Amino acid sequence: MAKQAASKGRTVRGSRTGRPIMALLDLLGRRWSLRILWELRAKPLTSRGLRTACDEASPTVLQARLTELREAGFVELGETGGYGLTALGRELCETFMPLHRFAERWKKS
Amino acid sequence: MAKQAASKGRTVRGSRTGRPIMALLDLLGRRWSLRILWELRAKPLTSRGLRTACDEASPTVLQARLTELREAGFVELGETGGYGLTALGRELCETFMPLHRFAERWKKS
DNA sequence: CGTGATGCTACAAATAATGTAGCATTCTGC
DNA sequence: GCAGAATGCTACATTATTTGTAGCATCACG
Repeated sequence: MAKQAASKGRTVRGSRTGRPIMALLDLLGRRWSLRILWELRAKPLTSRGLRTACDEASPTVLQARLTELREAGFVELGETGGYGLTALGRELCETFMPLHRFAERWKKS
Repeated sequence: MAKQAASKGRTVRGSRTGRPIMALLDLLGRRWSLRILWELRAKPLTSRGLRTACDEASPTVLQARLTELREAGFVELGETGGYGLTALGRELCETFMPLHRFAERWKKS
């Protein structure tokens, strides 16, 4: 695809439009992205803990997503071991926290 | 993968946990799902209009996502032609509408 | 009828994800 | 210090998903 992000990783689809919402939607629309943020919402998790929380998703994707999310500034690898949300990440997480309530209502149909 | 949804399409990863939020996160975490909902937020679009709006995404995925989103009850194909959000879909869309504002803040970093 | 738009499908090629195994590097407790 | 366990992370073959392009059948309009 030969696309390079401004910094380094791979580009986020839609980012070329210059509309940040597109970049964000694409980043979050990748497999496990939302799930990872969700699982980290309460407390940091080690890479292995996260893997367990994510239904044993393969470490390959998890690592890839983690890298992307770190580059985006939503996740960080703390000194004390384990991945955690940054302030920005926590903000993002709260943004779609209402999804939980929605999901509950949704299943009843 | 040999997974079948209760009704027909393919299962949503995480749905086996019985936690609806997982099913929702997986569904929305598929490529173009979030984008489709986003593009339909204002008004219904024809399949081709949607394709244009989605940066010429391939009709194959678009069609697949559209089917999934329809089965989930978020999107419907109106009589008058064109795909639109259902009441539920509109609700969902508003749920992550704050993402827009967040994205704007996000890019400034 | 012809033109154009619609929803949708086929299918090969390209990409991404899965599942296992395993590496190098810290942390432990002894 | 050092065996043992846990950490972050990578390799790689298999499988699944996405892309890109072409094209079908149907319907509305003129």
